[in-house]
Amino acid sequence: MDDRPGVGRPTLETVARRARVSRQTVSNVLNSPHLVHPETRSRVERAIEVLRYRPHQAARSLRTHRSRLIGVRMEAFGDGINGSILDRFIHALTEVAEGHGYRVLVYTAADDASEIAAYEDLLGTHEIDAFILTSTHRADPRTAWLASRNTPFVTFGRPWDGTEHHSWVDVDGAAGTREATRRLCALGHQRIAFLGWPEGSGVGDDRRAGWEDALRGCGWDPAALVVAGPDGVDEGREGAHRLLDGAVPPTAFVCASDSLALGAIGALSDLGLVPGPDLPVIGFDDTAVARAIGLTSLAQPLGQAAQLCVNLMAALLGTDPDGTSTRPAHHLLRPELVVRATGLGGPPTGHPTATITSARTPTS
Amino acid sequence: MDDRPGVGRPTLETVARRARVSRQTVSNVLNSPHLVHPETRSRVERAIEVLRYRPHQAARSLRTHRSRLIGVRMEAFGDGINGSILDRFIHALTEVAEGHGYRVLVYTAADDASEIAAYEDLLGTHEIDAFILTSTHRADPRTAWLASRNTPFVTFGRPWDGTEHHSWVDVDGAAGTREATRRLCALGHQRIAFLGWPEGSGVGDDRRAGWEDALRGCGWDPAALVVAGPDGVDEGREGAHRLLDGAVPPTAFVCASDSLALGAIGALSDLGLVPGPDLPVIGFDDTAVARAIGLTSLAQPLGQAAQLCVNLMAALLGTDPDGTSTRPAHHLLRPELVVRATGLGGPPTGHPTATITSARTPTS
DNA sequence: ACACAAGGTTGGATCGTTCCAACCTGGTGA
DNA sequence: TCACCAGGTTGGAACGATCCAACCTTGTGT
Repeated sequence: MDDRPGVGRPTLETVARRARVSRQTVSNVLNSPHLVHPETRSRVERAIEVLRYRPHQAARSLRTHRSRLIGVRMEAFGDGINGSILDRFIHALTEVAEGHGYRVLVYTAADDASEIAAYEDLLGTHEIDAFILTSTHRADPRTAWLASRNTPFVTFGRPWDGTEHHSWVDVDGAAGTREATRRLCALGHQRIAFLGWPEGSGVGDDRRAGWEDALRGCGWDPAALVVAGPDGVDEGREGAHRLLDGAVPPTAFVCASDSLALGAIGALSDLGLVPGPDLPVIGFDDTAVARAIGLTSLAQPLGQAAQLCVNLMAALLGTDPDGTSTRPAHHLLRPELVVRATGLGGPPTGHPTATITSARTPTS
Repeated sequence: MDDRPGVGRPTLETVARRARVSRQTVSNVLNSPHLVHPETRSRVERAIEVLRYRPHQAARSLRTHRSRLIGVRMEAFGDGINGSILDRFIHALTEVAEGHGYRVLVYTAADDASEIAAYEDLLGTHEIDAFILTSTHRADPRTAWLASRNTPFVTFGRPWDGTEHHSWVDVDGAAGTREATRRLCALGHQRIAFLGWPEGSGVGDDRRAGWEDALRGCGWDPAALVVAGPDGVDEGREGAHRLLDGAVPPTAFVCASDSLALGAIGALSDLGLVPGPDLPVIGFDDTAVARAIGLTSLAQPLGQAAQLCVNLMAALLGTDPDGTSTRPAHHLLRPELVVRATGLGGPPTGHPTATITSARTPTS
């Protein structure tokens, strides 16, 4: 007699009484609708509606060991320029995951070891269903750990060690720099430099490879046109200076990041030069900074990447009714070249932003 | 006989058997250690250690209706310049929350109504313990909804309607613009313009008020020195042009955002002018773009804000053992002025970044 | 007329924890 | 000697869902 509406939260039992069926039937309506007679089903559905019933996830988890939660690490942003793209990825991921009935739980970790400790904790206490890993790198211990525990996961970033075997989504950095470099070649550039990172980082090597490949393809020699250093504006500036002071000063710059590209622009400015169609500078990641200063850059399709990550994850979790292959799968996406004031001489951008163009037209 | 170590996950029962006590005693060790005899306690703790036991949160939630989860909305970033600061806030929040034993669950919502729908879902299914709200604004329906459900929450952003009564943390925008404006006055500037947003937005009005206040304090008339429009680089550029073309062209710009400031820099460039000690431009939020182009800006103390938000939340949830006041409390933090190339002529920044300085030294 | 199968539906047991009332054990005061 | 108390510990019940085996129909074939 105390199941008056509004008293306490509705449970399966409440709904069942109202629809004059048993608990289990209500549960079936939610989880295996095909088992329930259509007429019964609609009666139950109406009761659910009226009572604004929502299944209690904790009770579900307790029984099924599924939480409908996926874990993603929030990374510390270095200079704030490049870090932001992971935030954009997480945003997209959250949105896509919600469409699949999953919620995103974020956590922080200082390094791989503490990230693994976080896995252990999250799996133990919250029974996270799956993890989406970002920033994969060589000798990454995380994937092996997760695999050894049979925890489903998808990486945004390919496995750089080659031996691994799991689902992943990545952006084809080489394809991006290759396209940019080819287009520069087509415009007549020969001394196209590459500002990159020290050898050994998967992402950096990949982006450099595309440039080198294209350059050779055009018949030019990449030697003496590459400089490598840690990521950062100052590092980019310094690297660009080394190239510009060298024997074969470049006429174009392809960079592994927007930070480095920004540094290159600074170096050119130091020499009284301004990037543009005749002296292109191309960055990578299409960050807010690139948009702000009119830097041509290669944009990662983050929304699409998030979508695919969730799809692969759903496949691993067997959410998709038709038992689609549980075998690991992967996708390699092409970045998109966003042409702005600093290069590849597309049509005038209409709103050449701020400072870049300013130095060219000092008066009026 | 089937409690061999390593078989299945350890539960309270497993630990209890190993420590030769009852389930409940183990539970007490975890939740009310003072009830347990020290000797017993250490025996139990050792068993927990050895078995790597972790309490199962779903089972806990089921019984206690607490999830140790807090909800935060991930907002869509407009032009990617200003949006990123909320991501930084969420990052800090996640880190601080972890220190208090809470995890952060993120979600997306297109508007207030769908955010409220998200609350309803998250409370119903995951029993989120509390929400941290960002971007409070006038006539914000979210706080009333949460209050009516007795759901604990803290807002990052003060209640702009005055009538509300809850815990919040905010940054004193007026104090920031006031300080910047005063310093400009002290340097001899009289025509200090303000580039802001349309009246009615709490944050925008606040930031404008600080400028106006300081300007009057210095004996100058703010009339004809203010321009308002939507946020954005183009809008800032246009607004600055209107001011520069007017009867009293400003000699300094204080802006409500880095986007607007960037626009102002663009407008100056259009006229062959370059911001700097003699023609300062000051932004707000100290975004990555500001750092990248050397824009002086007012930085919000996001880490501190996150810390205080979590503290207030913990107080509401009664986590702190000493039952500190459950009454709503609030904190108003001062932003910090970060001086760079575009203004307030501090000592040379050492690394004047890229383009801004470039136009001043076209050769060598 | 009866065994049998398939579609729908049901109630009991269970997941791992905390709440609760009861229990045991010494020590204290009448 | 016994009632009483407080500190420490215990086992049963409950939280809200799903798993599982059994149940009741109804229709079909023999």
